[in-house]
Amino acid sequence: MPEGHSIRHLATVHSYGFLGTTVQASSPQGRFAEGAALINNRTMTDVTCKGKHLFFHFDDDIVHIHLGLYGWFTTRKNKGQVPKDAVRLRISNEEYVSDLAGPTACEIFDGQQYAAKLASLGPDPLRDDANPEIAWQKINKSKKTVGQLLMDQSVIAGIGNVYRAELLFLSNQSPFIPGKELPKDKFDSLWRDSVRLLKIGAEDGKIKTVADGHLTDDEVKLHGCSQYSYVYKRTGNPCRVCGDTVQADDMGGRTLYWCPSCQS
DNA sequence: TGAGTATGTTCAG
DNA sequence: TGAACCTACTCAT
Repeated sequence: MPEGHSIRHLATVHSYGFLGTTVQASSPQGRFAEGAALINNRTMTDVTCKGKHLFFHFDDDIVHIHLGLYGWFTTRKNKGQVPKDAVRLRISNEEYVSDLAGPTACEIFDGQQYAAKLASLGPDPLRDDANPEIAWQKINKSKKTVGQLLMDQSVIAGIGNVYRAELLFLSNQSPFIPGKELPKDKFDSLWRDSVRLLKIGAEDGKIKTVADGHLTDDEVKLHGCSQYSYVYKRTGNPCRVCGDTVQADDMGGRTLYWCPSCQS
């Protein structure tokens, strides 16, 4: 479930399991055989991430991973499990094994490529050094809609379709107005919520945006077992706050969910 | 069992 | 703007 929160979660998990240890690397699927050979039997010196991009550092050789739509990691105690054929990269040490399958990107970067990738991304709400003013300057000058801008990784890094829908709902903000017409206090509210919600999501890797008071009785009974949203994928259902019908529209090839009353 | 859908990005036209 | 990449899951048949 790769939005920024899950990448941060994965960085934490891999730091815990592999940082400072010598790792064995292989590519059962074969498409990352050269890269795996390059980092095999070397010490993982750092794990970093920004937005939806994850980096495993082996001194000056850096594995850049982007999960895309389908990619995922399976990380477990190392009991000698046989990897599936689809595993692009397996890293392991004596204690843990982690299998990566289906990523959009799994490649070796040098320091220059790493710096360029970081520079291409907007501020990441999960990073302490994030400067929201950079995002505001871009939004404030843009004719693109707020809904499009929130998904643009060069504006804010780490927000995807779920968080876009939920953040705009929480700020009672229409997705359809141009960025340059977005009031500053609305942007501040969006940024505050993105920091708050992404941090909650990063703690256990799940997206949690709905306050307990807005869940139905049935959902409260199941609380913790499922993921809930205010508007994401709730087309045709009543809004949890006002009761109006949640709508869906196509925006830039992605489905946008919104409440026409709360976000007018 | 097969169609449809999906939390993303890049590239060709 | 649409297709391609790549895999898991849900739902209808």
